[in-house]
Amino acid sequence: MQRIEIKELLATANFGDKVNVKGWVKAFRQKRFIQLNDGSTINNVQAVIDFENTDETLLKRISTGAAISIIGTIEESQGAGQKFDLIVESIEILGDADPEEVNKTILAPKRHSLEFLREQAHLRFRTNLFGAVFRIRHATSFAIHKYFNDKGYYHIATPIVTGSDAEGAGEMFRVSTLDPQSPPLTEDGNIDWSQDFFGKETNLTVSGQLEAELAAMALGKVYTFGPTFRAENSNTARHLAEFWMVEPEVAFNDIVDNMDLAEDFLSYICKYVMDNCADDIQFLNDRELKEDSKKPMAERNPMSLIERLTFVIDNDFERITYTEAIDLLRNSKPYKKKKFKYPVEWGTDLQSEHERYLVEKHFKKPVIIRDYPASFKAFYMRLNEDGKTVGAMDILFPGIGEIIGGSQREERYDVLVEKCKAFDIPEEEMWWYLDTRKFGTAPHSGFGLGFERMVMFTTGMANIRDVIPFPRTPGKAEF
RNA sequence: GGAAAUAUAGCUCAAUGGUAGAGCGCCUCCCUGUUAAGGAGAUGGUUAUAGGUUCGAAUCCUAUUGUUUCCUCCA
Repeated sequence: MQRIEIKELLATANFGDKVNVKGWVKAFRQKRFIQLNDGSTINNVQAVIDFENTDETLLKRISTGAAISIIGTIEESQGAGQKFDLIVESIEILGDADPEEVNKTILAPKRHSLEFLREQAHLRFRTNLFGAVFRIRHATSFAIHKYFNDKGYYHIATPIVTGSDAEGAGEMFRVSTLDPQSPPLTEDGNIDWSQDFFGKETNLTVSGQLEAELAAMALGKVYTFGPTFRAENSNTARHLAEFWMVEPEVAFNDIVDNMDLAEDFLSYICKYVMDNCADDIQFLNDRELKEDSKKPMAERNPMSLIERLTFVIDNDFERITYTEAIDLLRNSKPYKKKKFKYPVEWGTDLQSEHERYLVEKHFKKPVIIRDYPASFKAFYMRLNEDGKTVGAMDILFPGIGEIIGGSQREERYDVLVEKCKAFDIPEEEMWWYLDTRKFGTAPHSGFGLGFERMVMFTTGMANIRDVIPFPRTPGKAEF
């Protein structure tokens, strides 16, 4: 008999249908009611078993966490929680779950802290919470591919092992097959990387941008969506050592086109998730409200998850320049009361306390800040006419901070060569990148979206370690 | 890399330097149209680890380890 998934069953079942359902036992009440879930939806199907005519040892094996297969008939439910029941005709235990053992895991039918769930990342998929999170993570990812595909972008695979260390986005993880105990040495006693697998020093990529630019200068509109790695020792709720990044790169786009694209893109993702994950979003929305009700007023979310997503769909982001941001901050209450720990001066980067003030206190909405001083931005960003700022833009979200960082790229060969010198980037290493500026160069722009930060927004989860199945952070690579 | 907090039963947490406790879960029994089911009972501890102070340490001190939060870095 063909198995039917619970999502389809709940949508299509008619009274009298005979079906086969397989899944994991969420709860077994009164020896009669089995709540069964198969991951296709957050919703369970309720199976009803005639316990008086069922073998006692079989009943014992229908325990929380067990995998079972049921053949039965759909009938109108006598209870209030569901429209129909699956009346069990036959039941097969596919995989037992010893209650004494289950009790030591997060499968135990009770509330668990996120920290405890994280310790059992291999099992947390089974919980309602993480089922919802990872279904939404999938939908978020799919929305990204769909958005770009529908608009004629090409997905480009950029290398994960990179031989260039000029990306400048952070500390890198070395990739090597040399014997760490006794690596080959050069005459002057340094490690001889020429004998390594690739014949040179290689690392895990921190960004696919430079390669994406090469593709954009021929295919026009491209995007990458791949893993990136940062060996930064940062222990925060919004950093991972291994994370996924989405990087569109578009020929002939200037910085304003770039901002328009980013805003339309983020709005589309939110709408897609709202339209396609209604049950999961509702569950996370209600869960957050419940959790918030235990917190003091000041720590609660000013808007619910659904309100936040709707807000991004319906409203434009605030757009200001770096210079305007500095003026705003210097006229702000916390600045005048000397509440900021870091100085606010034109020419220094904004600290998270400043960004939080602008996004969460002043504008109370997503903010795009553009035209940063060239001094603390990457070498490839296009120098503005003022000679002091570059065509960079960061998008800041409430509670998450920088979700997107992007720029118009420097397309002028001479200016870029000067920048390389100023940033101590050897030209001979960047010959392939500089070549695009020699042969038919053109204005172009792009940005990087931290995928997990986006999933934080679409799920409302507060810790980035809870939106990726197996988080990699300093000192942690379990599972 | 910096700072702080924290570590007690399977989980979440109490315990003012003086007998180690609750709720939930698991287990047993009762009930049987429940849906965070209900009722009764039972189980469960080298108080993270190693030292120290004290008549006496879960409690105070030191170190180590783990976890969390904030900062730095960014996405």
